[in-house]
Amino acid sequence: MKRNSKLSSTLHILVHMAEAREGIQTSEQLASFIHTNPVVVRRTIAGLREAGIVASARGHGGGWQLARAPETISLAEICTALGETLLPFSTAPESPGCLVEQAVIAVLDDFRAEAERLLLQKLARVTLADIAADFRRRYAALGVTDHAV
Amino acid sequence: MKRNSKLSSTLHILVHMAEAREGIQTSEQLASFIHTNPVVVRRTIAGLREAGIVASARGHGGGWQLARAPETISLAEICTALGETLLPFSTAPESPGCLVEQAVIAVLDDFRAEAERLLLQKLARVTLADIAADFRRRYAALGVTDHAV
DNA sequence: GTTTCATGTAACTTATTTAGTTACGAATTT
DNA sequence: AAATTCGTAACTAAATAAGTTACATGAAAC
Repeated sequence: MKRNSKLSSTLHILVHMAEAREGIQTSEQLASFIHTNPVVVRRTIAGLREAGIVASARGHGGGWQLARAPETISLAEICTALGETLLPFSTAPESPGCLVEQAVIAVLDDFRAEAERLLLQKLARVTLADIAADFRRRYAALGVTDHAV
Repeated sequence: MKRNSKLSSTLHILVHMAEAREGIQTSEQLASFIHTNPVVVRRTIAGLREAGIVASARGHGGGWQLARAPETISLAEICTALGETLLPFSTAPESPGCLVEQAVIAVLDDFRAEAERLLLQKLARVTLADIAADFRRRYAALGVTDHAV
């Protein structure tokens, strides 16, 4: 898993979970989808469990599955549960007392608040089911192509 | 300059430039505002020069200044000139051939395109002059407070 | 025209961050 | 009881970005 691909990797895993026939998959199976190891997966999606997006079970036969229907899981919820902002630009003071810096921070903090609201609003309109449907379209298209050739 | 503070540090410098009486300031002076060194400053704002936001002059008496009135310099332009996206989440393929990944990338790329448009639209409405005006308000307020106390 | 000063930029070093790994306890099924 | 899987802490390794050094280029001062 590369540097800024936490979101895309998580979605990758979640769509595989949405499409999984078996239902439960181990963190090792999930890890193989994104070419990493099980601990990284468990750590990455721990927040999704706390948010009630996925459910995990320990012990023999344990593993992970979606906690609800993919139609009810929006990307906004996933982003929030991952605990990583989409807009990582910093506004931490580095020159306490500098009024110029304070003015800069004020405008950027305002921007961030409004921007995050807008972005989450957009992401709230896309669900895991939407991505899964697109996957199926691609799969079907590929199948047809194969038959045609 | 900390990890994700390229934007805030650059704005910090630019507002100082907008407020500078002398006009020209050396990269060493600019660097002192953000507690770093001149090479980092020159490297960071090189893109702003190419974009015609600031102008630099070499040699004795050389240095940096705004290339235009701060009223005409929007944060959108600055962000673009910095050459760093506000939304650094990755959508690079890591499992070529995986249709699930392709569906994920498609939705995220669409989102990014629309989101960046929205964000730049918001930032286009804020200029360096706006931040400078806020700085002056803060400065005046502090002055009054000091007198009052 | 030589000295001084400042930028422009490449190459290298250091620091920071994050992914990856190891290890092991807790929980659950067979 | 044995096997399996998660949960998590602690550590290691790799990647990234800032910081630094070095020096060529260009411009003003003398």
